[in-house]
Amino acid sequence: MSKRVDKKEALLEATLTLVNNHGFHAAPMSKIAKLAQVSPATIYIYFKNKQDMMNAIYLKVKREMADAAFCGYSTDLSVKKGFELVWSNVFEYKMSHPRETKLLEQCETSPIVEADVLKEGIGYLDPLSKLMQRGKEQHIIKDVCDYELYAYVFYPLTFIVLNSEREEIVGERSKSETLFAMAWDCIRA
Amino acid sequence: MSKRVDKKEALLEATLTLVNNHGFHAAPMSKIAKLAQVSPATIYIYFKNKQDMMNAIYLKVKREMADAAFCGYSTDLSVKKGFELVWSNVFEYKMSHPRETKLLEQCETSPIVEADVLKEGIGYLDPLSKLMQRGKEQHIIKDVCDYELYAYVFYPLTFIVLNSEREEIVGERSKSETLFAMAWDCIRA
Amino acid sequence: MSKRVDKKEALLEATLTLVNNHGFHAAPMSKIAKLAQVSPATIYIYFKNKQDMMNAIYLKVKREMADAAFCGYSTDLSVKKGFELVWSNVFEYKMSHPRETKLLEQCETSPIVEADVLKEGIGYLDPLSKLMQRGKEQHIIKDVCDYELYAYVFYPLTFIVLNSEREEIVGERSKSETLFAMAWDCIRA
Amino acid sequence: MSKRVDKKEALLEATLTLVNNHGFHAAPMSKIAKLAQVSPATIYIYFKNKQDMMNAIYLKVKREMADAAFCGYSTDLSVKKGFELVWSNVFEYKMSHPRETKLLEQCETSPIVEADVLKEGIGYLDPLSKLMQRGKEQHIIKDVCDYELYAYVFYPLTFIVLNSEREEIVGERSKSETLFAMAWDCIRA
DNA sequence: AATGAATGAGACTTCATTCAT
DNA sequence: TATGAATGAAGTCTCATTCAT
Repeated sequence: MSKRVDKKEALLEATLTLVNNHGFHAAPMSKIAKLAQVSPATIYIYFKNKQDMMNAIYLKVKREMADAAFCGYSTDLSVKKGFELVWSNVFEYKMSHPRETKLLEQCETSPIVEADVLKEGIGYLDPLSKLMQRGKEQHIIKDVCDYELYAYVFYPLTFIVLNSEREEIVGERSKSETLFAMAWDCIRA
Repeated sequence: MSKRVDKKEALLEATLTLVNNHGFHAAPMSKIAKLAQVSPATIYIYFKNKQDMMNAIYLKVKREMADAAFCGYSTDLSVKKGFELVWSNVFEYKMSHPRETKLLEQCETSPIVEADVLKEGIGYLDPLSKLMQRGKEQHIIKDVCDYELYAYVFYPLTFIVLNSEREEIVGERSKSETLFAMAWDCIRA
Repeated sequence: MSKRVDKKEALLEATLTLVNNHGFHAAPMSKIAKLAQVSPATIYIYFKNKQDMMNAIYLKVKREMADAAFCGYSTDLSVKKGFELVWSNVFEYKMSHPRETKLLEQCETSPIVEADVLKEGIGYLDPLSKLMQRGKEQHIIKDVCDYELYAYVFYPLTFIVLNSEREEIVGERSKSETLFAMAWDCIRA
Repeated sequence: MSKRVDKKEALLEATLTLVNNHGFHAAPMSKIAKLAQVSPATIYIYFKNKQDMMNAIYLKVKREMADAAFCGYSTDLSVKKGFELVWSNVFEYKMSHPRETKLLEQCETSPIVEADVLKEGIGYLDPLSKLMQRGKEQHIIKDVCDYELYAYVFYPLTFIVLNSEREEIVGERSKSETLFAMAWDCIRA
């Protein structure tokens, strides 16, 4: 019983590592199995096939990220405070989980996971949608559609995290507060 | 010689289509060849191997995008006008070239092309670096490092283009001016 | 002990079903176990391996068929009456047991069970051999070797049963009496 | 061009041999390739997959058998002469082609080839259907449906050929004339 | 330059079987 | 006896690449 969890966990962990190191192509089942220290056949006890496994890992990571994002969040917070909290949470999460960040980005960029799974994952961010809605109704933030707001507030984080890992980058990374200020300047009404 | 161009072009075109439809990991040489109406063997006359071909395609598309970006640009323009021009050019290009946009994004997200090739591609945006530099010196834009500025000004475009293609999106896309205004609000000092 | 019989029975039943639906080569141990509602490991308590199980199943079915064939049979019967009885019994059995019929045919056609097991199974029809012998000695039936007689008298039944299951067959199946008359016409001296 | 025929032929030949020696299961693509002296990958140049290959080999053999069966046949022949000719042809063919005979039997017994392919193969025997029809109309043979006639006239041949190969058989095989006489006695009106 | 045919290596997946409980 | 979990070996098929023409 506990074993079940262990192996599944090990497999997801191994996949995360491999996909990050060399991309989704170049993460064959055999290597995943080896890294997780199980037989290739064992994978198929826990997952129907590779697609199913990728779906599972995407949802797991997305859920983890969403949970982190809304940690301490309440609808009682003002719109700005709400944004600030969620944004900071996401920033923290992404900075401390570059592998997860990269995986999510890859999954959302190329057709690794299935469309409805992607949709389900996006659903995890529902409180954020509601927050945006509230902000628009109260005329605190600009009245542009959700994914445009997301594009300017959260999507840049991905780029920043992904690039701050590279060595050749010139210039020092700004403080979290500065980066949020930019995001907020962008969307406030 | 003109033939040579034709086939290379056809191969690029085919790759672009396939990578977009089902991702890099579903774009085997055989399919690329078939779609380009050449023999698989012919590819190896023009490219050393698949890696080499992907490198070439990435650079070609990146160059095309960069050329579009700086169309009409001159260092005589004010910082804001400069940003506005380049931003609009990029916006136009990405909107009208979703396949190219997606390919670039995939290449920059997962290790499809080699690191130094990626660097070379980024070099094509050198005038933009210089523009940012000028903006920072003149205290017109915020003094944050280049890739953070890029993250907030240009990277959101990718997200917007990629998502505006999806059907299930709720809400109407904002006008180009609005979107640029957001970007500018974000980085101006 | 009664449990033991139950599981063996269930396994036999499951195998019969699977082999019939999609052929021997699509009846893996895992599916057999699932259909019989036992663990794959349990199979190996009752049988040494798959080969052993197939041997056992073949013999069991063959025995069942032979028992049915000689139900009511006695050496006191005249040759013709004897043939008629056995033939009718076989006809009844095969018509009412298409799965068993198909399994036997498959086992005897392709090397699913081992040669000596096959031989043992054929031995179950020994009373029939003796009947043929008697018929030949009394010059009631033709003096051709046993398996040729079998080929004309009983083997056609298999074909008829197997094909009468198909939908696209044109024409109505003849009555049992007609079919036996044909068989008898064929072998009588 | 001639190569193409050679390899395809070699593959069909190899499959025939392997399926006969150890059954359809136990004829993996790797062994087939090895016996045909080609790479496993080469198989997929000529056939879509294993199923497709089995379909092809079945139809090829069936066609060959049918061609042999109707060699010298004409609708001008009397019903009995017609039957005699076709029967003898089939007898000759099956006796001299035990591998082909066994393969056809296996294909028609277990779901190795697809239903419509099976149907197509049976269609090759169309002249025989017509001959049966003629025989029934002229009241020369019994008025039973086609597949029952086939079961008594031709199907026994398969059994005889398959068993005459076995060593342990007791008794000498009858002459062709005797065997046909049995078949004819069986179906004549 | 151009190709259709060919291929070894390796991808995903399933199999018969065994292990720990 | 009975099992769910686990597995090495082997299955089918695809891939990037090369060969002969």
